[in-house]
Amino acid sequence: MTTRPLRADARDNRARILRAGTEVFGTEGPAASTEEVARRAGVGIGTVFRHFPTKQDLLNAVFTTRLEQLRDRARELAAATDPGEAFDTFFREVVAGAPSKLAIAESLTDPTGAAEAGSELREAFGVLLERAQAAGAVRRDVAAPEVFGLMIGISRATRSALSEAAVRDKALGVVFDGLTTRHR
Amino acid sequence: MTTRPLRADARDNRARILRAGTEVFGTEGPAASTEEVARRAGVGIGTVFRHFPTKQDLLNAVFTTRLEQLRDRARELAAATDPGEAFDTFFREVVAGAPSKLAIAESLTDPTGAAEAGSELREAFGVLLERAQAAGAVRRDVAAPEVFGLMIGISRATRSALSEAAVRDKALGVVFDGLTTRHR
Amino acid sequence: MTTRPLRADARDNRARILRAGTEVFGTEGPAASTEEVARRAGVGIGTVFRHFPTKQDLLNAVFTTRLEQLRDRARELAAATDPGEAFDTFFREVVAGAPSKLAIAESLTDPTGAAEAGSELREAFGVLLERAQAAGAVRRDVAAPEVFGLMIGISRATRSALSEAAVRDKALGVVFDGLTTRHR
Amino acid sequence: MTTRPLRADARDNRARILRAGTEVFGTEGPAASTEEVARRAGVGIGTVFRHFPTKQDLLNAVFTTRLEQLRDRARELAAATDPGEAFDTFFREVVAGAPSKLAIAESLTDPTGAAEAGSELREAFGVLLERAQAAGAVRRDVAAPEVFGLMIGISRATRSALSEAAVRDKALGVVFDGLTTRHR
DNA sequence: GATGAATGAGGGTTCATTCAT
DNA sequence: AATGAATGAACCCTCATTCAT
Repeated sequence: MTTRPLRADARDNRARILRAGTEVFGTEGPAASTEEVARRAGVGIGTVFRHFPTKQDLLNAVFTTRLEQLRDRARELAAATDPGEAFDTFFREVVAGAPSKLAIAESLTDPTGAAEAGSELREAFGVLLERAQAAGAVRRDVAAPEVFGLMIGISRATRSALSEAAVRDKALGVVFDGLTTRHR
Repeated sequence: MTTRPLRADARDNRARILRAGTEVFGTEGPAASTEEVARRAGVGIGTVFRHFPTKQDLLNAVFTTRLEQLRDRARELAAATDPGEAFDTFFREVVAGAPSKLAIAESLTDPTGAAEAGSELREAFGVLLERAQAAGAVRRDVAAPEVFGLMIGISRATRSALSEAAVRDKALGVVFDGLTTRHR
Repeated sequence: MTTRPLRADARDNRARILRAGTEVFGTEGPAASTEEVARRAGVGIGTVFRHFPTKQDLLNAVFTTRLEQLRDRARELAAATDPGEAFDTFFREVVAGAPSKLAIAESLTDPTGAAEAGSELREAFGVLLERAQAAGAVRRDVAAPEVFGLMIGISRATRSALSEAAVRDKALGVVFDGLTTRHR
Repeated sequence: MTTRPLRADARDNRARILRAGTEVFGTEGPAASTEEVARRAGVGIGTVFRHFPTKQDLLNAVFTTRLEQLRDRARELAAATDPGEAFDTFFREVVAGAPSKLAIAESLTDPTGAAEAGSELREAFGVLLERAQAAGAVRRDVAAPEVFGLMIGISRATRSALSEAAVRDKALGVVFDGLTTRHR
């Protein structure tokens, strides 16, 4: 079942490259070689460059895609779930996904190319936060930037100091407690 | 006949290289070139490699040095300051120093070299934490690993999502609130 | 049912590619990409390679076409104009057209392809020269090869040292003086 | 007697690279690969780039060197020889050296980087010309640019239409006749 | 011990050429 | 026949590492 590269599916290849890029850059960081991405995607190096004329373009695409997924997930949760739970779930999911997407977490604030998707994500996150505040699940005197920053920070530590799930959960507990209204 | 003894010279060079490495890798990240470190240290590239046979060795040494400094600072604060304040001060100092220093941590692939300094730091940090808990400044049901992880995480985000001092302070406030005994 | 016969289509494409090649290689030199030629011709890259299996083949064809045009022009002038004027006109036209065309000549590594067109051009040029000599407009003790060589040389310098029209004209003047019978 | 690369002689290597560059670019044109130059110079590719950080830098250095040699030769001839003979000799030597330095001839007017050496050469050439004019060996109504242009043009044709020495000499004869005072 | 020149593997990128549709 | 996506060799350039002085 080794699918051979079929012509009509340049789109297919693009998706494969994007997927491979997500894996490779996610685990090895942006310094990983484009050739490795090509290998993992099962295409020639030329094909990668045909779809993404520059390594930076590929990185941007990978990051943008990730940001868009998160944005969509945030919107989805905002539309359908209890405000407090939605916020909590999103925060935890981002952190949980970080280990395999470290480099991506790094880019969550990188303005390079991913600007639009980034601000859309922040906006969607802001909505999630406000709803949680309105519902009394999060105290009112915190704003999105610092909460977002905490989410990113914990995500980043996910590879080192917070690599163990149990420890990570306790750290999250501390932050959530700090975000709770009942506090003080 | 005022030629200095060679030994001293070499020790001097080692220190200069380490200092230069801290600056260069701290600000430009681990991808910075070893040549740049040599330049900044005012020595030849050969000298750098004589002292640190591998770039990774240099990176480890730089990181280890940083860990040792932090360990020393933790011990110093534990010896001389009010428990709550000591903990708070240390936590904030680490985060504050991160933008120009901790990028280095990101590069530690083989932590072996830094292992000892790392555990000594964690130990000293543990003391700081326990003292703060004993003094009632930090709630008792948290352990060192998660608190240390939060400190690292926030430090890591210091370059991106938490690059603004005001935002960073608010994020710290949330965490400290979460760490407070009075909570819940 | 107004679909044109395929043959005509193909012939058309061949001509368009040749035209595009003349433009592109003429102005950008032989290092220009084949893809650029395809773009300018409004066809796919595959079509270019179907007509000219190799970039070198395309280059040869473009160059050959140019030689044939010059050959035709030489014959035309020989048939209809005053011998001295015909020679003079041809020489000047070749030089004048060089900046946008003759860069192509520089790329002919394998002249085989253009050999026939080349010798026909030289022959027609020889006729032009002999007629001018018979009419007393050019001295008798020069032969076609050196005169042809001068024409090529001046054409070649047309991109650099003789890029200004005024300077070029003066240089031509010197050569024409040198070719004049009255000389010495 | 294969001289091994000795340390003190980075200068030696530089010279070797320059020599190799002159050969390679002279015969194959500026599109030749830097790797080929390294091979011909007997050094690693890194060494070439250490001495000339960019291929363009190497090209400039090669061209500049050639221009300087010609400038020096022009000055030497202007200082020591009969004006008419000096002019004639220089002109012929440039043309004679062209076949192995074609690409270099191309740069005789290329402003890229070689600007200063180029204008010095033109100046020295101007002196040669003026002296020849003052001595009555060259007519007074021609200026340096067109004469220089003719020299370049003939040099350029040296690879193709004027590749045979005998033909080349005849072409030179025509030009010199055209440059002669006694004319007209 | 220090120096910095030399090395060459590796990385990003281009482009002639092939081939499935 | 035409198309254009895919391919990979080749190119320029960087940088960790070695080694002659």
